[in-house]
Amino acid sequence: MKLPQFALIKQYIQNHIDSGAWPVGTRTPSENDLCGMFSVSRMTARRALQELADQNILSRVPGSGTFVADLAPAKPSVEIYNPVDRVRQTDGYSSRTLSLEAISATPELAQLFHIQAGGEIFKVVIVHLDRAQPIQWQTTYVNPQLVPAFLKQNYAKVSPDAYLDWIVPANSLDHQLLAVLPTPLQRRELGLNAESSAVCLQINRRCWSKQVVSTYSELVHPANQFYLGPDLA
Amino acid sequence: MKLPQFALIKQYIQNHIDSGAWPVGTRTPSENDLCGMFSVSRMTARRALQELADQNILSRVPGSGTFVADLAPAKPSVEIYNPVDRVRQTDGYSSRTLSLEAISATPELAQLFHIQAGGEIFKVVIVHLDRAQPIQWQTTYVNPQLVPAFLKQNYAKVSPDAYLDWIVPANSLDHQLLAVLPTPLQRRELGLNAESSAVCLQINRRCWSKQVVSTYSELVHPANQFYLGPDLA
DNA sequence: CAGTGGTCTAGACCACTGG
DNA sequence: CAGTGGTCTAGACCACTGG
Repeated sequence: MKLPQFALIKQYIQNHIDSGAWPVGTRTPSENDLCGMFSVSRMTARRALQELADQNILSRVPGSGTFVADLAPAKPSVEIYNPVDRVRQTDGYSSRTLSLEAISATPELAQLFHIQAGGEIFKVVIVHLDRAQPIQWQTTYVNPQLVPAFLKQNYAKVSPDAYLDWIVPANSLDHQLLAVLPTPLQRRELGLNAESSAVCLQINRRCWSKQVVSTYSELVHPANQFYLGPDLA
Repeated sequence: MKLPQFALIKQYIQNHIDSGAWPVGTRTPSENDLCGMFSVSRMTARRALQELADQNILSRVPGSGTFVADLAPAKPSVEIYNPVDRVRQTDGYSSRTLSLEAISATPELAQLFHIQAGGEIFKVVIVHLDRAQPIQWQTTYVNPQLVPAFLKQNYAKVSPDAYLDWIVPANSLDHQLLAVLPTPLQRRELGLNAESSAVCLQINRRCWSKQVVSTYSELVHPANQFYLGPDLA
């Protein structure tokens, strides 16, 4: 595995940064310096510096030089995985649709979907189960302008989620997380009795298609079965 | 604002993709095609294609061609902001350190910090307040190998968090989120009476310095004051 | 002013694809 | 086989920096 020359130069620079020899703010050899050091044309030396700059490892200042950049502060973010997605393809998975209907938009939902307050929107409530054990309560509101035929589908073979993902694939997602106490109905449907796991973790999720909100969902999970992020054990 | 030629070519390609003229999988003009179309050298045409490929908008196959790539599925992730960071610099901020001590490592913590079970580790418990209102309960365990002098600092002027950030800046973070019921002590310190907001959102956070866990924190927030991600209102 | 990075040219050789 | 993208060269002109 012979590395191309620009990769060798990148390695050379990266090594000096990692070892601490070039602390933050240090000026690196210039493009011309590297040309000499590695007997390479300027375009090749440049590529090494530029790619490291693209990764925010170096910072380039025209007329001045190339410098070791501040290490980006670690981004405090977690991937949110939907626990339903993990079991959806397994044998143990099942779901129960509690309701599927048109409702009158609350002012909040009307604003979210950019429709008139009181206008008709679609709502579906589903409980997802893994081996007969409820794992998620899902309430989803659907933008009728983007998915006008939502209520008319036959969901025997294709789930509402799959249909929505087909009609309005999300190109961006918003999440909000909160801890909640489940409603009595949610308690019953999620199989939560009084003494155990009275507390739930709720994700509010907006799906965007182009610049418009296509669906808004509230996903409620028994807290004892759910966490986000990597397994810390 | 005169755009350089490679940027014009990028625009040309991007426009064809955005307009739908080149759906996913379409083969774009080759580097040589673009040379002719824009009267430009191959290195310039190449740069346009390469930068779009770096953004995962195009996908390049040596020997075959350049193709419009699948749009990346939206990443389900949220940024986690620490609500304490928002108020820390304000006048209303205050904090109370409930304890600061060395403890004997539980097996879990020993494993996390790669030390012997029963070995000494450091622990600090802090309640953060905004205008006298408790907003977060923080329990932090500190790796004694990385921060041996943790207990010997004078925290009158510099907070433990600031000290840790100085000694072991995190280059990566892990988060786990869960909904919990606060302990009686937490309830009292967070000012939660029986009827209101009995449920809390807890973030477990591992901070890594190099390849080692420097601190492990459990951050407990009254759920009615806390959410993650953008304001969905 | 010499030096820097940003853009660009007109060539070259290579391994690989796919008809 | 012609065509593709990957790497590379040895030049060039430019705007800008900073002593």
